[in-house]
Amino acid sequence: MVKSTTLLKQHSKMDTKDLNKIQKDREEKLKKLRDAGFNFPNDFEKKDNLGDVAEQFSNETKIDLEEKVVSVQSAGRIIFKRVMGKVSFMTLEDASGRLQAYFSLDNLGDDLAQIKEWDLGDIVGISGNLFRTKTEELTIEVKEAKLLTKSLNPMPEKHKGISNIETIYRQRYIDLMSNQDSRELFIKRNKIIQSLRKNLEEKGFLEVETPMMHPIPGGANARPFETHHNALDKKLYLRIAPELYLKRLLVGGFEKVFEINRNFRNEGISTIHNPEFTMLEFYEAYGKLDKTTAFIQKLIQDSVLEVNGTLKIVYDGTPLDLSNDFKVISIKDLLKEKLGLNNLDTAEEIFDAANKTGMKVKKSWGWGKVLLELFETHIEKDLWDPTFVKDYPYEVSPLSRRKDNDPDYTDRVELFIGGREFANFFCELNDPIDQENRFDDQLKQKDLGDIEAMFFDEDYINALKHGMPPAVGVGIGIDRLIMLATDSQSIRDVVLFPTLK
RNA sequence: GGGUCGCUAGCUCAGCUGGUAGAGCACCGGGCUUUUAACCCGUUGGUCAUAGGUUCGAAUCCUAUGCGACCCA
Repeated sequence: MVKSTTLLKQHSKMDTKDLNKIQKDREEKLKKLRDAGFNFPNDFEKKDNLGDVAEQFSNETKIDLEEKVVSVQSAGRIIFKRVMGKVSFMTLEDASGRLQAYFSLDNLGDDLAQIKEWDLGDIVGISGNLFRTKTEELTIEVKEAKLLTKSLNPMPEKHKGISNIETIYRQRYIDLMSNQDSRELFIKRNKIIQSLRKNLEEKGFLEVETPMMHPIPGGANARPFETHHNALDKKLYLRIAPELYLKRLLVGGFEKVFEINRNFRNEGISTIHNPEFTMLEFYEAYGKLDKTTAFIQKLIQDSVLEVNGTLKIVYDGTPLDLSNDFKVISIKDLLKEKLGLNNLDTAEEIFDAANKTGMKVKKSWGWGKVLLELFETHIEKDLWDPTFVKDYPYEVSPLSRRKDNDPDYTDRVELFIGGREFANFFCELNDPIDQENRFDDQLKQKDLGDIEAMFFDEDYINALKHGMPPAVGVGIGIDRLIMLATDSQSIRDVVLFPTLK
């Protein structure tokens, strides 16, 4: 367990009384090294990557290497040591992989004594020629070696690495240096984001960055974090969504924009909620819902393919097939089917359904909110196979355009996979008068105690009054997509430094 | 907010119904010129998360607190 008090002491001051024996020994060692001139040198030139060398010469035989004389100059962290009397082997690791190094009295003379004092965790620079050992392992026969960084803290267990979940999250550097799986996961995370970006750019979307600090938080129903600008003496909010700014860009004349960035929501922490999380939002003027649906399917499929090589994956022990076209069904049809109802059209019928299921209905809820609650209670967690759920009530979709043939509902769709929401998208409301009314409704909800209700954003209305083209807008939660693609059960596993208590 | 489980050496973990706190790795000393979970010999390392309580005696039982994990609302 991490003792936070101990950590604080270590961080604030090197009080040797608080260090364990290993740490004391290493500090002692460092003192002696300093006396001998060691100063954390930064003049070593790393020419080769360990893993790249291992890869490049993986097929070269012992004889090949003897004939060629391949010289290598590289650096990395010592992760295994096998020290003998007049010869030593160490396994070094860098970002690209691992390579064994061989140190001998014959090659290094008096220096060998110092080299044998190196510790697991030290970062060292080496140069020499490649060869294969008796057991055929590719190895550098070191001719020159130099300690670059002295490690003062002990490494975790050599092979099991670190498994204390709290240390993994709080001190991710320990997790990363000792658990290869963890490093690979974050490389996969990057690959997924690259895949999304590539798909968007190929379609002509422009990547933009909009404010993270908002005078008026908007674009979602969520509680914001508050902060304060000293010089302006002004309250600011960390954004809960970039939506209203991205749509201002559509007003400005950009027709296809996207942003991949953090949102901040002041809510509880769980396996699927981190207070700051990464969201992709993109907006396409003149976009059509059905085409967007197909594009989202491609974005998800390409992401999963990128790191798994297949669309038939397993999530949390259960098979999940993403290779077919995702199902599309309306929220009302899902509920009628699940609750065994023939009609779910009037407000009365919806309230009746809620009463029958024993749902606690709050006074302030309209039929739309009740319908959504019914969906979240009875349907959402069972939507294992990818499913686009369409036609959300306008009451719970204050930024969506109403359906032409049914103005109580909107052209809004959410994608569910594995019982979780993955995407939320809709035809954007570009009628400034209707938007004003929706904001007014949100203010009424706020007055009734809905702490997640939206603020009225006058400048956004002003922007809409200049004319926003018809458009489709999409939000995709990146962390959850990465969880899906990497079979991670907690969002904390896919965020480098998750928020902890 | 409620419930369940966990917290033992730097790391990974044993420690059963209460009876002197253990192993492997790491560390320290010694040996070893092709090892590779290197090996062999010998050491060192603990406020058993914290604070109370029960008891002749508590890592173990009880209570509270802290931190974490999971489930539920």
